Amino acid sequence: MSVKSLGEPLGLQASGHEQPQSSEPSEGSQPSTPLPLPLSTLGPTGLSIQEMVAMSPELDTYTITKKVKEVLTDNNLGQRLFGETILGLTQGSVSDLLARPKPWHKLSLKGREPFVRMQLWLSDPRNVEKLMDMKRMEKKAYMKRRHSSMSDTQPVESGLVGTDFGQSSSPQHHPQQQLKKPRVVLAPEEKEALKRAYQQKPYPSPKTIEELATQLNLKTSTVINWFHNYRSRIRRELFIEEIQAAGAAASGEGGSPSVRPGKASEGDSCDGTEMDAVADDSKPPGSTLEEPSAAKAPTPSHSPTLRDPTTSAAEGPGTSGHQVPPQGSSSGLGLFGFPETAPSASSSTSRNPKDSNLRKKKAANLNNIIHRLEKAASKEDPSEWEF
DNA sequence: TAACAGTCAATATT
DNA sequence: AATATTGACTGTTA
Repeated sequence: MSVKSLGEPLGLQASGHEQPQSSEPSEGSQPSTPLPLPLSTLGPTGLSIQEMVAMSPELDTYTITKKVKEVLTDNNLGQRLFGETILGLTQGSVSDLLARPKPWHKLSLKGREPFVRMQLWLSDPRNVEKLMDMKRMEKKAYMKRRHSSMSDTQPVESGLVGTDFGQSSSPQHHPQQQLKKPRVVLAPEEKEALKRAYQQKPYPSPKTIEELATQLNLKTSTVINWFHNYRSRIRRELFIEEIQAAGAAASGEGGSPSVRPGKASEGDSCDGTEMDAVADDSKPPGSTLEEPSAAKAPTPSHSPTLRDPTTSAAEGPGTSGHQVPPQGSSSGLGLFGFPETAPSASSSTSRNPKDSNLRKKKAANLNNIIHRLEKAASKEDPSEWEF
């Protein structure tokens, strides 16, 4: 009952915004590559991607990314090329997307776009060929450039070469103002401190933020950003855990261990992992939570019977519940007919089942949940309680 | 207005 | 070289 069947008139906005992002700084390279393009891909049905996204049935983002990774490695295609060419995203973004895709129902329309593109790409094996061709062409162009600039003119900048020792990381002190942002890098201890603060209060008040910034000697905005990013990334970790759990549960234990999504947690992926303290019963000398002043922070004493929100609806992705192609209009390719393949146990080195830190993350998130509950509590309509 | 969702892009790792 | 991580930025959303 969630999705309305398609066939609707779709009120589309013919906004041709593509690339709202970066205000195109200074481009200038690649004379022969009209790449930035997201266009070109008008589905077989002649629909724009946005339209397709709008009518797309639920897709299994986990399965799609898994398949994409498989295809890429099998054909020696890098994610950079794939991302830039097929998805119109940068390498880092693609890496992130492939490693920890959010479940379909948690994605916004915009967020679903890359997945629809992936699905589309996978739907036609010829696409792989095309990408391989591109790879070759790129290499060729690269070689060519090297040659011409090596034996011939040596135009490009490089005032000081050879004379430099080591590597000349030529930051250049050009006349231009140093608008080069230094790129803040938080020290491990700073991260620790922030994580600790997060555990106390996932949503620090401006005042608290101010304090933290001062104490750590960071810009206020850095602290704010850190919290936003941390919350958001932790949330994502939880999503993938849900997926994994669902998959594991669905596949039952007897059969195939199969899916072992990459290496889930381990040391720590993005965050929630530093807080080790777990465990073993022996209580460590210090307290588990060491926090100077627990003074204020009345702490939301009232914590209604919290339940693990992990019990989310959604269906089991694992169990074959695939969506069916919406319309029979099979013009061209089976649009959304899943190319899904059997759980071919691809390599995947099933790492040790060290998911103990799953607990930790969840625990770390309790505060977050409490916060949301409190927020929800102020709402009359329970149906608004979204998690 | 704060929080979020998506990304970018500079660094870090592998 | 290819990938992974992550602070910051832009556009939405409630």
